[in-house]
Amino acid sequence: MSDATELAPAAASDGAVRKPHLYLVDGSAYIFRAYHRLPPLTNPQGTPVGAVYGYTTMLWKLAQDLDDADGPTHLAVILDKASQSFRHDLYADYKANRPPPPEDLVPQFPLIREATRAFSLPCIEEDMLEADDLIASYARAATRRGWDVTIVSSDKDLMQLVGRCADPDDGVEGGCIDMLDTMKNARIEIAEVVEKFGVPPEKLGDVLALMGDSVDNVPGVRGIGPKTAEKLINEYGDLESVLAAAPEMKKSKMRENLIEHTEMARLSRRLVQLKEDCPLPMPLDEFALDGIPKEPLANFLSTHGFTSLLKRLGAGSPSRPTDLNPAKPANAAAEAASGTRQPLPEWPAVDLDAYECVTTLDRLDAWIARAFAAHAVAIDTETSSLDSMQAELAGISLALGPNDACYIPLAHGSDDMFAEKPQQVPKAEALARLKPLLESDAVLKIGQNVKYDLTVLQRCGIEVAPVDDTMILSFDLDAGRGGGGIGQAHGMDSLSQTHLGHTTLTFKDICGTGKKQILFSAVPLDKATRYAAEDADVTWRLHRVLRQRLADEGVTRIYENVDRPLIPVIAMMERNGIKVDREHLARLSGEFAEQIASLEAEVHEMAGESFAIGSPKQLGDILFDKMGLKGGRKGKSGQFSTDQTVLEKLAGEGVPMANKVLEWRGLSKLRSTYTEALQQAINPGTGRVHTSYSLVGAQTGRLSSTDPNLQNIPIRTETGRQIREAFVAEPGNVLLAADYSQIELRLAAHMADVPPLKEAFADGEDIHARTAREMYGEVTRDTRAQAKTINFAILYGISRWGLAGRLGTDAEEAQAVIDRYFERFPGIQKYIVHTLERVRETGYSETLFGRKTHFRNINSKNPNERAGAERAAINAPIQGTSADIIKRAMVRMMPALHDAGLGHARMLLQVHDELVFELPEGDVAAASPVIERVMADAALPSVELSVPLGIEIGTGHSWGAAH
DNA sequence: CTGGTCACG
DNA sequence: GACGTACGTGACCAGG
Repeated sequence: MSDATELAPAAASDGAVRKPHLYLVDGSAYIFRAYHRLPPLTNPQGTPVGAVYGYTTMLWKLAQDLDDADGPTHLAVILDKASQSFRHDLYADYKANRPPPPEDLVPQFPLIREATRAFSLPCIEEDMLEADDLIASYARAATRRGWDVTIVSSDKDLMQLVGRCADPDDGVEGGCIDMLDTMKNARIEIAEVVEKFGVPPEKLGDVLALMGDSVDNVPGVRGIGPKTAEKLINEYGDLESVLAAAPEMKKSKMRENLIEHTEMARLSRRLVQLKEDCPLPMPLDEFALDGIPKEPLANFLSTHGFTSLLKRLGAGSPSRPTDLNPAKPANAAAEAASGTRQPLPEWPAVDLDAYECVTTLDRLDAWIARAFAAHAVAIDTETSSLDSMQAELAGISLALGPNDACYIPLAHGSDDMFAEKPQQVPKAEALARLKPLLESDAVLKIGQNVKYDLTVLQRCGIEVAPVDDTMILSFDLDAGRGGGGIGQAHGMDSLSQTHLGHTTLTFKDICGTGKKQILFSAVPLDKATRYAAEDADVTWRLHRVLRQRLADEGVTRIYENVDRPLIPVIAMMERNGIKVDREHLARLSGEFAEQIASLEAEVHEMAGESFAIGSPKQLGDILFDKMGLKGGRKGKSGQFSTDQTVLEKLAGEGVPMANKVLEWRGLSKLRSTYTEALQQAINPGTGRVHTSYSLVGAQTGRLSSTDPNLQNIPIRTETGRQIREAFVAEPGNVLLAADYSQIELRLAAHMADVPPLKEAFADGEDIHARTAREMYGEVTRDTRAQAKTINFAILYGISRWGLAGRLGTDAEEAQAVIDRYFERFPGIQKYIVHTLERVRETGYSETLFGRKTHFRNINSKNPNERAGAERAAINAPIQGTSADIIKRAMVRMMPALHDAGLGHARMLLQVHDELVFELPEGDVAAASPVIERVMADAALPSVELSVPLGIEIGTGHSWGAAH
């Protein structure tokens, strides 16, 4: 058994022999369901494997249950083999109107057997017998022996068997039969059958005979459906009694039908009767489970590109959850599609005339039906604003393939009451029809920055899921590689250019810019269609290109486990927003304005003239030319620098004006950026401030926040802190702020393996004091401050000049400090050297969770560029790992709070190492430990850190008070 | 549209 | 040997 996993044999861990429990898997029925519920996937050879993937994860799940008390001791898969069975002899039209299986399902049938063999499980199929009959016969045989049986299926015919025990005549205590629906993870027992059909399992056959079954073409009695059948059987006892009583019933259509179709009912009864005495092709005992050998399974998983299952297999027992989101159907797309290595198909060039403008409900329905069939659709919403919390929907575009795209205008022409409104599908009706598509688990929705569309559509009552995002795919693959490295690197226009060689229409081309800019809803439909449908088309193509690279480049882990599940979480936080006290801000603004005015007057008087203090140019001229002060430094623009350090130096030399200017600057900054701008940012609809987070804003994987930026609200000075008081909770609620304490230093201690630092964190010591003790032998105010500076210097990629500047010494002395640090903590130096080697070699750095950041200048000939890239490369794994950890915490947070019965808590903000919540005052005590646990354990189970993650929690009516 | 400055982690 | 004198962001203002 050296080759086998520890999957349990038929003995419980305490050594007692368990009562045998046979699982019979209805394989054929399963793949049909899997096919319709999962997105279309292909393996590396280009064979469709979506249903096979679903089937494989189902077997995997069953294997995980081996140790459970009611898990399998014996297991077999039963398949339909023959197209003919004895039922066709009874009724020639049996299953006659069943359509042929979909084209891309056919090649998957043989793979089901392959998958079953890969798990080393027996697979049973017989000519002239349907899977149902084999299952019934095996179930019967097993219960006779006193075994319990679970039928893995949700087929209603099989529900006739539920609960049935062996004949007491056999002299054995019979076993029981239940069913398991693995997709819904639901057990079906007698109560569930009664709930569904209104009769116990032994009468189900009679009900099924009356109602018939359109799928199998069992005729039943015309006009009788499940409800009538249930009523009749419950009233008369069984089918024959119903038929016998028919002539006595009061005159009705039903009575006539019963009389006319009596024979059809009897025939149907025989068709739905399960054959329980089939010869058993393989004896029951051979179904015994004896561990699942790894090797054939691994071969199978790798052949078909099921990489995450493969990894879990490699990690040991498949019965242990290894990470977030284990095997969700939505992630199957990632799984198999990413394993695809086939060359991209030759696509036709983008053809703007190929797109359809959808203006009728019939055409809309046709597109929706095709999207369901395709299991994946690129979507794009057109609106009136970049602010997704205020945007009004103008239309939606869909794409199903290259040049196979449409635009559905919904509100064009509505802004101009004099213009003639073009014909459009009524908005409410169109949204009602799109809703099932956009919310269907079985259809992947692809977007470029799909978080935006999520919010716009959520405000229309549609919860879009599951989603994939080409912008985030691009970021996870190529962070740091992008052209100029500016924000647009992962924008659609540049992605289209790089990956498709296609120049897209820009929004400016369509709507103009500046004062002449018009709303998208004012654009004529033909023009709007070309632009909007092109976006969806390009998004669809980009998805193909980027998805394909994911597994090859080892980026699946960070995308699937961290960034992708974060999309709906961030969308929710943005929608939540945070309440801001406008009066508080207005009052501060007024106070600041007065002080600014008086400072301005003083400065002008000192200068002897009136000038713009906010102009560095004018200020520089006044200070250094007119007043002739020394210490002026000129930058490359030839201008005097007037930044804080310069002014502080002047102030120290006794220039009173410098202090006044500094004060003026501080207050102006606070007033313009915060007290004034924040009032403007309050959403009139919600009365709250809704920032917008970018998941691709920072090369390291951090989030960034804009419109407004809520990640740089003042806290360091007392005046600034007053602004935080304006962020408040609703009445009866409080804000709760939870911070990771020193997370980057902790990560550095772990990643560079520095025992004394790890020890200090484990013991809850003051980390800077410990550093001082290690370096200087004693802890004084001075040495601690120096240690703190150098600790941060390490995180930022150290240079002797930089450190010298901070310590106020020269470079030589700074170098000595660095040397001392490396001597005491050799792990740090090794980490830096090793990290740089790797980055020079590969071009990118990696976080503990596999996030890559590329450094184009790491081998640059320009020493400044190179040194800059090196510092960034040392910092990125640490800053990035910290970002990964808090993102993982965010993904898990709401489910954890919900499970703890804290559904009223809302997550509002993220500030890199801090999460801000709003919750009822009474929930604080219960929520705090949940939040702390989720944050502290966020690295697990992917990464086991050798330092604890410390969390600090504060609460208060305002954000300021919560710190 | 760019550079300088300064708010945050 | 000297340097743009630390990493990552975003907003505002002045000036061209």
